Amino acid sequence: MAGSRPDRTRKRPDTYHHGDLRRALVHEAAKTMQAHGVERLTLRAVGDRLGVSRTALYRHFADKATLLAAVAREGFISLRGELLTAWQGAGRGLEGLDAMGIAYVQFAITHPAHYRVMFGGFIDSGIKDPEFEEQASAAFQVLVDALIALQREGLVRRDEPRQLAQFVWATVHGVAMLGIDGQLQHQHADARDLIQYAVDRLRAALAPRD
Amino acid sequence: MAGSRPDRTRKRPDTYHHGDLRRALVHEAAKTMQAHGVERLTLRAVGDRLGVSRTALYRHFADKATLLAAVAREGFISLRGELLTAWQGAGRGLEGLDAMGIAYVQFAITHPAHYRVMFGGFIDSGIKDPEFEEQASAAFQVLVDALIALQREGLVRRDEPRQLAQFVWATVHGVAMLGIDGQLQHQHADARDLIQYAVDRLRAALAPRD
DNA sequence: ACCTGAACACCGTTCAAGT
DNA sequence: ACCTGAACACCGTTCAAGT
Repeated sequence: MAGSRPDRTRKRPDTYHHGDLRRALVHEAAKTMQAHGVERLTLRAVGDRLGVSRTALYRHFADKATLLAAVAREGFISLRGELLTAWQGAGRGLEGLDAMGIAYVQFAITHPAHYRVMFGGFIDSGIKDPEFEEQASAAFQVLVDALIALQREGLVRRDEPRQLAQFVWATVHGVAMLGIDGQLQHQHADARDLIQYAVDRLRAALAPRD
Repeated sequence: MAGSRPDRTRKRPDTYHHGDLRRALVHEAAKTMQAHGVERLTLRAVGDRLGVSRTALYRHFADKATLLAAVAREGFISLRGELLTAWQGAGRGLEGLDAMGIAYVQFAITHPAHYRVMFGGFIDSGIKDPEFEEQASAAFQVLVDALIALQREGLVRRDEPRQLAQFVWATVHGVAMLGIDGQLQHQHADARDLIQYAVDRLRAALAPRD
């Protein structure tokens, strides 16, 4: 074995912890969750996978719940990005709102485990870290801003924007959750079909008072 | 303390298992869940509480997931009852639909742990028993029937009833979930306020084509 | 400061054995 | 048929000890 380089590509990377072990932990946890579900995620396996002690993560996270909160936080950052892309990619307007709804559900059914950690009550509400809360409301704010813009153009009724946004959010969140739960299968209709119909109904629900 | 009757109120009821241990297990599991959350539910504690061996329940349930499925099934039966009561109590019609939405969210925020077991993906979709599925769709059917009745009266647009019902369900389910998750608190608005607004918007969404 | 290794308390589940 | 008690494999977390 020629040690030509200070070899970084060994089987057991015992120098993974050069500062961003924290980031590596979050990434690895998200990956195994995505592959096998949240309930099958064990801290020991995460440590092993990273070639690190099983207890190493306690230098970076208070406990498992805190690690999950960090994973959820990453999820909200991704979700926010998808929403913004959809909104802008569709040229804003009512089509932009439709696109956001579809992108939202698409995100959820593409990353069901991740999505469940974000909303499944794993975080123990009330004690969830501020950085979690911050990213969650940043994602929500994208929707609020979009609705305000639509109100200015006279395309959406002028109710209190946050309440309006919560209503829309609840609808797409409901479609996403039911889809993840496999509760929409019986009629060869899935979440993708339902969100298509739902954005249509939402238009009627949000139409300005005549 | 006069033992006038064949005392059924002893500290350690060692004859709990006279045939309906299964029912007792489901009831006890639901109770501790309700009190301390799903994640704090242990089979050992349930057995102890019932004065029975920790492994006694394996005579009645394949594993913990199956017990939880039975608990969820009971939840759907209760939910169905609440929905029917609300619908009929409000004299059917659009007011009946509003009442159902409000009763739905009321059920969820009153029994958050129970509700989460019903929808939180604990049941491992695909392998969930038929009796679970049966009661879930029985509850859903109440909504479908109501919407069909409203369509007949010309009060609701004549879209495919199941799709219409799924849309309504997604909305109230979303409100319920966000409420349970504590995601609606920031603006001193809670799930009860939101569902009030939501049923209003739903009326617009469901209005017949003019 | 950061990580390790052994230990602790706890869990779901299995299984031979009792009645 | 139904239940028990001991045992197994596994988990999150703690803590003294190493560098």
